[in-house]
Amino acid sequence: MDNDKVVPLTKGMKTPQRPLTLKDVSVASGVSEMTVSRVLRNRGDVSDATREKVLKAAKSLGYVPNKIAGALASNRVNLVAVIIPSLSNMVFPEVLTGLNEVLDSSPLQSVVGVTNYSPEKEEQVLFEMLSWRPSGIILAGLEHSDASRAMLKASGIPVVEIMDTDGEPIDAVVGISHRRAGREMARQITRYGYRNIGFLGTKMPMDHRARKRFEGFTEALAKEGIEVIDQEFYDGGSSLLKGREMTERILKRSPKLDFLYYSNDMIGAGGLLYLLDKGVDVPGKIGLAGFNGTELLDGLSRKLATMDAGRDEIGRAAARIILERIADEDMKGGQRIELSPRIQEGETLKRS
Amino acid sequence: MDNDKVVPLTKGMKTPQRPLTLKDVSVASGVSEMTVSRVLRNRGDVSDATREKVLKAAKSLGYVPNKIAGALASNRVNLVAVIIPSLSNMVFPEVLTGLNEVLDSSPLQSVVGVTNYSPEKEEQVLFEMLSWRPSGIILAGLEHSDASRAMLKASGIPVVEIMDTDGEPIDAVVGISHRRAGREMARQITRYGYRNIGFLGTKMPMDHRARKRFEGFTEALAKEGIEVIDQEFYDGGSSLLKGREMTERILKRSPKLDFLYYSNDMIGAGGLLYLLDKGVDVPGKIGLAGFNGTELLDGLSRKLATMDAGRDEIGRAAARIILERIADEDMKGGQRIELSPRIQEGETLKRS
DNA sequence: TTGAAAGCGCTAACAT
DNA sequence: ATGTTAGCGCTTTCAA
Repeated sequence: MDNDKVVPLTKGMKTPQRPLTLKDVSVASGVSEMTVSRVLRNRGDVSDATREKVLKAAKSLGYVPNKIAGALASNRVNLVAVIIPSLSNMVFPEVLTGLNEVLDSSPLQSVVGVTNYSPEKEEQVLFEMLSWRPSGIILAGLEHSDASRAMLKASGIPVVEIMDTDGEPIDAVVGISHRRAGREMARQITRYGYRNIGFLGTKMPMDHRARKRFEGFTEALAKEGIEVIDQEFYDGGSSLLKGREMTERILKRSPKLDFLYYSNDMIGAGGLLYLLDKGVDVPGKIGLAGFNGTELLDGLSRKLATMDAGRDEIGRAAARIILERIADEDMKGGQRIELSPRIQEGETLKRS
Repeated sequence: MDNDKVVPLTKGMKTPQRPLTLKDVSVASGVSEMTVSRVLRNRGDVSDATREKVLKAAKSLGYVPNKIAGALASNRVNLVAVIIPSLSNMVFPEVLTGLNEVLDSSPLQSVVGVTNYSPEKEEQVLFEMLSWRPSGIILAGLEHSDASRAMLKASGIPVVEIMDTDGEPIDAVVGISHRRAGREMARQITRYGYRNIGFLGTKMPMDHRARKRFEGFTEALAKEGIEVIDQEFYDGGSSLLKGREMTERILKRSPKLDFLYYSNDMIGAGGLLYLLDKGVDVPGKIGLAGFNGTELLDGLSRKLATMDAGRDEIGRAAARIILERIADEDMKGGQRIELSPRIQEGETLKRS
């Protein structure tokens, strides 16, 4: 028996250490590299016979194209960079879901970077992402470091700032006015006769949107001659438990409060649960409102008043802008989509 | 006045349409491209004088390196592909957060793809991601199409399957045994004397982990001679509201149920809120348990029994495996980390 | 410590 | 319908 003709089993299952190239497919199919490339990209005219030969060879070899080389040669990168502050706040995954929904029916693919609300981190992440030469960039907020703004302007690609419209966008912008959201909630609250109003929000100075809501809120109250009489802040991520604890503290300190405005639904829901557990009459004794329009609220015993921030629509609209701009090379930029924050009154606002 | 010497303001602020290259920096600094490259990557010996000249030029031009070209030339890509079924289920953002936490102190950057629980979509996303030649890949679950498994094996990069350990991993695996999680919960439930047990879960046939928990659960019950007497299923994402509605339906149908096992905390919490609103004695009249160990539960009036799935630790461990494998080129693969699901009894399990 | 040359794997542009 | 050539912007390798 001819032992040296026996192929060892381990080699039979060989994992190619060098990834396959177009050339491998070219050799296997007996067709030029260029034609293989055409078949694999569905470009140009290729005869059916050739196409099938190539596809068969590519499939049987398990060829996976190298997009790095392709992108370098064609100067086209089907990536959209998305920069968000956090994944823990469900708002951002929801935006991403809307965004992916639209991109899914396009050749584009999103790549996500997270900043943890740090402008320095944002700058790093942005630099890193731009170095992959994406076709567009979507980022949360209008506040960026000077260096970040410079990079964005110099990038020459569509830039869409999302979530917030209060400020000067670099290029396109999709979001709501958080100042207006705060103002409208304040007006509704005063309209219902509340006068002793408390605010509960994050300590985070870099959460500009929460800050703007608060500013709009106090500004509108001031017009009615009303001041926020107490405030309570929390660190880190929001949770029902923090909402409970903050609510307990602020009410212990300022028992005469008749309304609590929370900077998001999660802590608002915590406060609501706390008050219901205590047997407090909501909204008879004290009214409540949150922010975001989270689905979570639909399942509570009493529906918390809130304001819809239109998260998934923001994601979808941003994606659409990028797609349009890429489709029409010389379309002008600067699109502006301001969604209207809508109050969802729920059952914690209107006293019957 | 010499009008044709006036530089239009709009041109003064010119946005370079051709992105800058190493050569631009080389010309601006009077140093060879090669040396510029060395400075920007901190490789090799460069005199301080040269270094400063280069950095100054790069900064003032606003040069952003082209990683596509760099990756092609060096055959190194600092990307880790991560493939998850969904962003709507907070479990996955939590895993990503743990993962990014570890990758943050490394040169690696995660890139996320979402499959919507579809094996075909997973295959597409995987192909797309592999074509960027990432340094490693992390994906949820052990169930993949044959083509996906073939691509993963042929990729020659570290592959870490996460969340689940019940099955044959392709390479490394980090997760919990969902069968065991189901079994342990079943044992605890029977230990506390419950006998008329209902199950509430997703319709989704592709949620293998929920399926395995249910299998482990019924298997352990069977050993005690107990059968699940009723089941209720939901479509789409989980929510408190769906939990409420399902709970109402199953109890209307099977009033003698004395325990409800939910396939996740969100619907479990909905059920709990429903029962508390109805004034039902929990767990005196009926016991409840969910799954995941979500932080959400800490803020409910009564803490729901659950089981910790160790989401962020799974993300961190997966990232560490990738980092080790990349650091030590010829380290063997096949790492296996099975975390222990731990019951959190809460206040809806043990009858006092 | 610096530079010059070659080439990574693919595609644009131009033949044929 | 198919092939040939050049080159994308960088890094590797080798030379000075």
